[in-house]
Amino acid sequence: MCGRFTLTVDAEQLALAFGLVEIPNGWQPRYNIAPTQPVLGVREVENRKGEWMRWGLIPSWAKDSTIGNRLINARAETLAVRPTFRSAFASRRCLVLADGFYEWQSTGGKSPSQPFLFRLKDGAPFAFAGLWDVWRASTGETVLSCTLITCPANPLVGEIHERMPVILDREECWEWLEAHTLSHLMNFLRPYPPEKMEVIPVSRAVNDPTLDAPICIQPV
DNA sequence: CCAGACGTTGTT
DNA sequence: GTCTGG
DNA sequence: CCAGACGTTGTT
DNA sequence: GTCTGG
Repeated sequence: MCGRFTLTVDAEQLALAFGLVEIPNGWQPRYNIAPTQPVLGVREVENRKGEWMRWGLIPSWAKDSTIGNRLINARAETLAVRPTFRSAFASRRCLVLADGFYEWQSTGGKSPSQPFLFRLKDGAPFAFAGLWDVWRASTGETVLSCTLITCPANPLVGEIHERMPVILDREECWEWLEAHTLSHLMNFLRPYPPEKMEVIPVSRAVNDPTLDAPICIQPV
């Protein structure tokens, strides 16, 4: 799955890499992005505008927002049939920008889990395939939120964990937003080529979801 | 029909 | 053990 | 994902 | 909103 990730590049690099015309206010490099926090998403090919989204999908029908704390991932295999994701898959897809993600290797329950950082070998930023929705609170406040799609792990990630997030590289990511047929969309939902990725065991500092600092990506 | 759920992960 | 919050 | 909380009452 | 279970 994917329960933590990074976006460490600076705003100019990011805008250049994806051809973004706008990066929202408050952007800063992130070393430990955790569920419920704001992530940088893009919803439309036409304007290529980065937007803040809360990580953890809150469907429009939700009575309260706490369901979003659990819907941080959506399984690629069942997206098209689950009532919670079906309409978002058809019409509310997004990119979530990143340049790395963490997976934990279970240590059998005793000591804290060992985290591993996965990145592209060239260090380039990439996009996760995501879904978004807008939820309206009884107060009238609206929340734009998103979830990350997961698929079976490739052999590299599989050493650590059974599943991984769907990664779209910069060349293909816009097609994810534009595609219309189900079969075309499903083509994107496969494990990323392991030969383009690297894995680095990192400090357990990243285990603390409130710690967001370069030590999180420090090799050990 | 209405009422109630709607999700993933890991672990056992 | 299980749920919530980040 | 991991870390940390997990409860009620009355009183200030 | 949409699906499932009774």
